[in-house]
Amino acid sequence: MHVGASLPDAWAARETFRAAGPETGLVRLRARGSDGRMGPQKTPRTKIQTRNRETILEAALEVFSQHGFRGATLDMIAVEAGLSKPNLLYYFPSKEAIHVALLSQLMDTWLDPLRDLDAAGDPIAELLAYVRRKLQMSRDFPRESRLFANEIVQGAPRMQAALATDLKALVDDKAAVIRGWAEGGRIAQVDPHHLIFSIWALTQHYADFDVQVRAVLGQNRDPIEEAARFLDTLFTRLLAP
Amino acid sequence: MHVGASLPDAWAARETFRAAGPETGLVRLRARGSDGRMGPQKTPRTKIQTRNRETILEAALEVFSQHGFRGATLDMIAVEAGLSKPNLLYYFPSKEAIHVALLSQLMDTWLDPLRDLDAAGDPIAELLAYVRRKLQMSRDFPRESRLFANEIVQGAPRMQAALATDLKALVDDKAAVIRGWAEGGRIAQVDPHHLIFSIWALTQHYADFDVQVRAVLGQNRDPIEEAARFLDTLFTRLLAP
DNA sequence: GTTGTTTTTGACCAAACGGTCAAGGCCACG
DNA sequence: CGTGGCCTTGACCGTTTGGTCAAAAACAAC
Repeated sequence: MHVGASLPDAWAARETFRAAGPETGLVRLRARGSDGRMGPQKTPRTKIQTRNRETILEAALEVFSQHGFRGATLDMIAVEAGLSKPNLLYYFPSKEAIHVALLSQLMDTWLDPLRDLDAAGDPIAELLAYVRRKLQMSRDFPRESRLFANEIVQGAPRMQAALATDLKALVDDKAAVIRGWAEGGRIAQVDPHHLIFSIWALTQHYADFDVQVRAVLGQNRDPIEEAARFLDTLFTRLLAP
Repeated sequence: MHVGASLPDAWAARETFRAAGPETGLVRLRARGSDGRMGPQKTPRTKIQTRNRETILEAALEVFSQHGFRGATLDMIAVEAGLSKPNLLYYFPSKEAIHVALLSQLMDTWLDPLRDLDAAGDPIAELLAYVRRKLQMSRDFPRESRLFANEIVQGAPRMQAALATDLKALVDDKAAVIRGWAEGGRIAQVDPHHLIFSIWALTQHYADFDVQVRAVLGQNRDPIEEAARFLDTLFTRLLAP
C-alpha cells in the first residue's frame, strides 16, 4: 500500500469536513434520513471508523489523483485501501461521496499558505514566502494538486459552488491586501488577482505537469529545486517597486 | 452539434498524423496486418473518408477535452459527430486509437508558436510575441489545451514517448537560443528551460483552469484580456537585462 | 442497370462497473 | 458468557461500455 510522504501533524489533524454546497446535489446522498440500516454517521464515532475513513480517503487520493474521477474504480480504491468494496460503501454512501469528502477535506489545507499572507508583514518577503510555501506543497503533496487539477480541468463539476464562494472570498480578501501594498508603493503596480493566479500556475505546474517537466529536463535534475531559484528571481523582479 | 470557433486555414490544413512512438504500444492496434475485412487505410483515400475522419476527430476533441479519456464514451462522440457508434469504429479501430490520433495530430500545431521563436530576431520582442501567441491559443483553442492537460496530469500514458523525444528536442533547441541571448547580455540571466515552463504554465492556466479563474474574478470580466496586460509586464520585467 | 466496392447500421456480446443485500464474524459491555 | 450492536464480505444485480458482425444501403464504374 502506497502511503506517500508522511503527512505533517497539522495536515492529519485537520478534520473539518466542510459540507459541500447544496448546488452540487450531493449532500442529499449523505443525508439518508433516519431510515433503517445505514453506515456510520457523518461524524465518526468509534476508533475503527476514524481509522477506516482515513484509510479510504488516503487510498482514494492515490487513485483519484492518478486516474481522475471517472478513471478511478471502487475496486481500485478498495485494493489500495486493503478493504472490500462493500466495506467502502459501508463508510461512504457512494463513489461520488468519497470524492466530495476528499475535495472538501483538502480544500482548507490547500489554501492555508494563502491565508498565511500577512498584511502586516513586509510585502515582498510575504509574497516570496507564499511562493515558496506553494512550491513546497507541489513537492510534498503532488497528489492533492493533481486531484484539484483533474477536477478543475473538467469544469469542476463537484466544486463550482466552493470556488465561487469560499475561494473567491479568500482571494478577494488577499487581493485587497496586495492592492494596498501596490498603492502604497511598496511593490510594483500589478493586478492582484492575476498575481495570485500566476503564483498558482507557476507552482502547481511542477506538480500537475510533472511528467512533462521531467521528460523535457531529462534525468538527474531536481525540477523543484531549480524552480525555487527561478521563481525567486521572477517574483523579485516582478514585484520590485 | 458544437463545432467551436472556426479553425484557421493553417490549422485545418495540417494533416501530419505523426506516428506515435512504438513505446505507447498503440501502433500495433492500427496495423491490423492484411487480414480480411477492415476499415479504411491509415491514409484516407476517398472524399467521404477524409470528411468523416475530420468530423470524428472534431467531435472527439469536444468530448475528450471535457471529460478526459475514461470519462468520454464512444456513444458521446458518436452523438456529437452525428454518426453511429459502429461507424466510428469503421474509421478508427478503437477508442484509444481516436485519442492517439487526436493527440498526435494536434501536437505539432500546439508547438508551432515555440517553433516560430526566431534566433535572429530581437530577443525580448521574440519572447513577448511567443507569450502572446500562446495566450491567444488559450483563448482560441481551449479544448486543445485541456486535452493535453488531461493527458499530462494523469501521467501522459499515451504521450510519454513523444514528450521525451520530439518535445524535448524542440525545447532543448530553443533553450539553447535563449541561453545564447542571456550570455550575450541581451536578456537577463534566467534558466531557459524554466523560462519556457513559466510561459506554458502562465498562458495555459487561463484555458485549463478557466472555471476557477472565472469563479474568482466574477462576471463581466475578460480574463485573457487582463492576462495579456499582466503577462506583458511580468515578462518585460523578468527579461530586462 | 448490373456488378463490385465502400459505407452504414441494428442487434448483439462479454467485461467492467457502481451499488445492494442477507448473512456471518467480531467486539464491547453487562 | 451471552447478547446487542458494530463491522465485514461473498454473491448477486442492473446498467454502461467498448467492441463485433452480418446484412443492408449507398456509391462508383462500366
